[in-house]
Amino acid sequence: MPEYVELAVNVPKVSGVFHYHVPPELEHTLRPGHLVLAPFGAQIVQGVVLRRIDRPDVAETKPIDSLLDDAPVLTPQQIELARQLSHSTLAPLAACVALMLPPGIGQLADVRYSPFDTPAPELTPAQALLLQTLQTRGPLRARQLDKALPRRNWRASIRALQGHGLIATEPVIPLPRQKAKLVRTARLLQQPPADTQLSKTAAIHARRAALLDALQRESGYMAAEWLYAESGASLSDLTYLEKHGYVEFGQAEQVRDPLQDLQTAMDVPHILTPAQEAAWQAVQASLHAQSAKPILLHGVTSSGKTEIYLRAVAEALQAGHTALVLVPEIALTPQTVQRFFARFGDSVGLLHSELSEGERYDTWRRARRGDLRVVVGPRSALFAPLQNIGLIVLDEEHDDSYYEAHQDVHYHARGAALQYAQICNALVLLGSATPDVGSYTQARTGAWQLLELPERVQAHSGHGVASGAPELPPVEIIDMRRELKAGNRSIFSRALQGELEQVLQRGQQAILFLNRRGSATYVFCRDCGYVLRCPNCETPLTQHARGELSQELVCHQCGYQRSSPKQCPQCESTQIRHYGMGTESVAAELARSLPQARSLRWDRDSTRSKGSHQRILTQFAEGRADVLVGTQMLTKGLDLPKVTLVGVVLADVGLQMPDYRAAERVFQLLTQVAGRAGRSALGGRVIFQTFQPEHYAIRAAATHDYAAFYETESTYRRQLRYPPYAELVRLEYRHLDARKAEQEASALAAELHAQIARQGRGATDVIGPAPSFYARVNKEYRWQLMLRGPQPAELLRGLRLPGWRIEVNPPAPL
DNA sequence: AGCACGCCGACT
DNA sequence: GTCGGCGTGCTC
Repeated sequence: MPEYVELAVNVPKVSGVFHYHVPPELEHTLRPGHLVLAPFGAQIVQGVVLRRIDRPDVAETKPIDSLLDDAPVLTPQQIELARQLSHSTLAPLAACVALMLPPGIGQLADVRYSPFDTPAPELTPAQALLLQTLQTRGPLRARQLDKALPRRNWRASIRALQGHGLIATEPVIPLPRQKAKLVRTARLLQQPPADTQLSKTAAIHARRAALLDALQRESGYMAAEWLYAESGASLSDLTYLEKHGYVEFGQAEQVRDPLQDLQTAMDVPHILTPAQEAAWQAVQASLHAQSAKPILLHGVTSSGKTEIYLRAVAEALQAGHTALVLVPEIALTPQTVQRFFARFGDSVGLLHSELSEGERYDTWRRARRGDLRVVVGPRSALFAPLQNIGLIVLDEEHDDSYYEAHQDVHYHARGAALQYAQICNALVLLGSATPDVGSYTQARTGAWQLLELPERVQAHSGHGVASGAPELPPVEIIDMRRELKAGNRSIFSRALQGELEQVLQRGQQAILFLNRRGSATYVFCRDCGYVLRCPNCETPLTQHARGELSQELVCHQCGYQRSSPKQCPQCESTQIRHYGMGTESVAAELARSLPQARSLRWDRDSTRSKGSHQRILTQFAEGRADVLVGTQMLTKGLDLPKVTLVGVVLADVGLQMPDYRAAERVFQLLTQVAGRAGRSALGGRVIFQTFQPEHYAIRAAATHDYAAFYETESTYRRQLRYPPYAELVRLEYRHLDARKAEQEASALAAELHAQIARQGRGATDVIGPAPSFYARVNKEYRWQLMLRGPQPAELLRGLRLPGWRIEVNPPAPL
């Protein structure tokens, strides 16, 4: 009775799972998670064993060819996560499995065949040729045999030779390609007798004595680099001490670490404020509980959330677990990452976008071997092969970069982390100053545990003027309609201009923030702030270039289109126009109105090259510029003590986005960017310039009042049946032919309407079809549909929709 | 991804 | 009349 397994083949476009039988030689070895080679059509491909099955779906099965690595590439928990992700995102299981494989494994894993030195019995010509090839050239890998014996079915011959016991088979996964770098170390053997002169020169004697002091403080081998830094000595001093028998040299493997360039001060546990202490107690209790609800740590900017994460990780490690720490984007949060590295040193693995494939693979291997106990990284770090995970931290849990929408699996790392934690029986710790409305609702209803840190901690006593916790900075809202009426046509209000001047006078620093998301499509009246909306669904209309669609203004929810009005429907002003501005124009305007200010731009354009984030930040932190002009990136966890002014050039940009989370996103952005001001005892203030000073998102951000925002927002959401009070599925079709795309969308809409009627899902509605927000990209026209209701994804389960991209609960349904 | 099968244009 | 275009579909 043969055994069978279910296999996910590792070929990007193949999304199904396939059944194979297990050859006798692998019967006792093959386990779920194993990486294997298997015949697939005319080729041999890689696959991952998902599980054993009793009966295959098909009458004829092929055998698994060979094992590629003795150690499984996926843990059982990862396989289960892949299953759940596949279910919740409607993505193919094989695509979810592929997410968890290290990049490049397809190029790396192979099998090596070695000939035995035994006399061969009668062989077919093909078998003889193969054996001879191996005997003359020595052991060869499958990839080498493919080259040596092209267009020959040598694999069949291998099987026969194996049967005769003429060759040995062994899986090879090459070791990390770059060799580990060895560094010099030294340890103290014995202190020289008191009063020993270590040199005739006093200065040199002092250096050598300092070296011995440093060695005395640390037992065991210390990196020479560290000793030099500590004592001011050099290799010649160390060599002198070694010659005299006081120290002994050693070598240690230096792990290539992307963080090694960052300066790291050893991070010691801080003293907690009472609020932090209370939160920490609760986290600690949950960590030790049999099973615990996810925790939402809602703490204002600079309230010391990272310290709670650090302690939680330390506690998890102490209990023998490992921990995953997810952060939005490493390049933008170097300070947070640095603290993890400082606290946990070598047991931290870091994943980020600037790593090469080899470095990524190294980290993956180290995690799998158990050498890493903490992995820090962006959303994909969730798939690092850690064993025995006890804690998953999501910093800035509201951040949209946790959503992956580009490849074939559209997943949200928050949702995936919650699923994974359940599988691993781990605790999830989500933190934010501006929690996602859905997350906060979970916490409010008691499904999650809510912990609050309502006050800032003193983070910069070193710069201190006075002590005491800094307050959240006061925010002034400037009505730009009035500026215009008063004859000020500059993009800077008089108030902002005045504050900038004062900051310069005091030798402090300012940040100017410009929201770019949707700014080009923002159509509004400069006199009264009126925004054009769709008559059917209240969604703000979006401006498109002439000729792209039949009319200029489009509703991206329902497809309504109209031309651009000449006059404002509200006040009849002719000052109705769209808004578009980049950081260059802000910097230019700044140069004109404040020529003495040295400004630095921080946006996608100025950060193209590797390491440029760090470079710009360092320049600014060192005070080589007075004003940092930038976009979204400024809202991340930056901690710049000398910044005492934050100016938001136009706070209402983004509110008009045709997306139910527009207000939430603007509130988050404004709150976060305001939080960059006044982080030291120098204090600080914030200015929001806006044409909509009465908007609840802007008002709530100006008063740092999350609760007020949440109340208003959740009421709207409930009324309009948007998440978290319903779920959404977005479906998009792309085609070079505009008519084809629209027709396809209409056809599916009709079919879904019919399906809803048939299944009696009255609570589910179909919104659209409408052109996608990005109506034409790469010459392709995009049309979309939205399903809204309780579990609308169930309507699509099992449906084959070739050519459609499907997103379940996308955070930005554009 | 490969590789088959499959139905419409210019050639030995 | 065939050779071949790459559109659609399948690989356990």
